[in-house]
Amino acid sequence: MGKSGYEMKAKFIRGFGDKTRLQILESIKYKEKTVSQIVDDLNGNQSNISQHLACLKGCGIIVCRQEGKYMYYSIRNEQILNLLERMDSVFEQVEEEVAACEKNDELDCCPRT
Amino acid sequence: MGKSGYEMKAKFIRGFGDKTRLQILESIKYKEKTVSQIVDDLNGNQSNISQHLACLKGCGIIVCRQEGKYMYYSIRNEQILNLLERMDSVFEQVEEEVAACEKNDELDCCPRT
DNA sequence: CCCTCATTTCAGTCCTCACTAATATGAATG
DNA sequence: CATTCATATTAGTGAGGACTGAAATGAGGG
Repeated sequence: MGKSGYEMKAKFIRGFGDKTRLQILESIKYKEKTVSQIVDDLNGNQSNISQHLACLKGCGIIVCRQEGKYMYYSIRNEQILNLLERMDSVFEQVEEEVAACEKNDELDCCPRT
Repeated sequence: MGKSGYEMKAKFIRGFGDKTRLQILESIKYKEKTVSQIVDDLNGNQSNISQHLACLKGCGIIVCRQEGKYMYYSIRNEQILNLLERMDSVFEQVEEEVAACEKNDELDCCPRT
């Protein structure tokens, strides 16, 4: 893979790597919403969320459609949705594993010294 | 999901969101390697790569095992590997889609004005 | 047309993070 | 135990990105 390929892929993945953007994605996961609806959902700053939406759109993660003065945002497609869900489940599993592992009296899974 | 939950998940995802770390993962994808081997593979800086390895480990994405003076790193488990591959394929598909879409004489998929 | 509402854009600040160079730890070996 | 090799850690720097408030754009309704 070309050097710039990794950079682009990293940028794409980083689209998911922010708590506000994850919340936005959660909010529009199963149905499109307007910016104001999302702002309400997250109880966030409108400008901030608009910028994150632009970021998600730039990464190809979401799409939008205008209807009158409203802009509706939604997850780009099934595959992105699946990826999101996969990220969720893998994260949860790893989280548990790591937690369980660290419980062993700081005898980490991996030699520390 | 708790507020901090999103933050942790975002951190986990960000583990994948860097070109050097993606290269490292590619390098150890199918077999464990020592730090020096990875450094050679990527033609990179030892300190830099060591730090990225620590990051990946901290995110629960990779694990390591010591053998004498060597430290072997590998992908944590099958699920992480699958997630990685899924990220790859979704990214490629989105990339194509976006490229094709932008070809339409700047008539973007989504109203711009 | 003017006004209001929805959304985007801009400018500025702060903080995180990737990178480098230098130093430290730690294991093996003579 | 002194040296060498593999790796980790630390400190410092610079760039990017998240956030805020204010201003700009754009669509509809009176």
